[in-house]
Amino acid sequence: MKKPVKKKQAPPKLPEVKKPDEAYSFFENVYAVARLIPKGRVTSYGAIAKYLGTAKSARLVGYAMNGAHGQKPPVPAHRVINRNGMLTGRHHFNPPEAMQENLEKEGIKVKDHQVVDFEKLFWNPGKHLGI
DNA sequence: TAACTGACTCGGC
DNA sequence: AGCCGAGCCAGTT
Repeated sequence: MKKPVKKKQAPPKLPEVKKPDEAYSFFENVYAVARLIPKGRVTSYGAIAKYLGTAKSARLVGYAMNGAHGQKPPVPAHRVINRNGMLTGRHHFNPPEAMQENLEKEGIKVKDHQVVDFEKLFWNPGKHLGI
């Protein structure tokens, strides 16, 4: 049994200080890449992590999305899902169904919390950005 | 202060 | 074929 009451803490505040691109916060990079995802496309945590050069930091991408809510400009966290095409993070949305509805609104079909034709809709940041 | 957690992914057994 | 452990960064307790 987990924590019955999860207190909603304030989202992590990103440093306003502009650092060199290479020294940018991991979160900032995640948000930046997420915002580049074209409408009607989706990508995975691992893809973003890999693009940032830290393929093993997929968890952090997901964690970063945790603080993506309320970010400006908005971060399309609903377009970021796991490598199986499953909406694992839907429970963090408000309401949880918002994630699926947002995807469907963009023309992405979701069935059983899973993106249909995920491989076809998959957007590879590295490839798209010509890395 | 140190330790734990988390919207993941991969490799090994 | 399924289960288990390790690694990543930042924020919280």
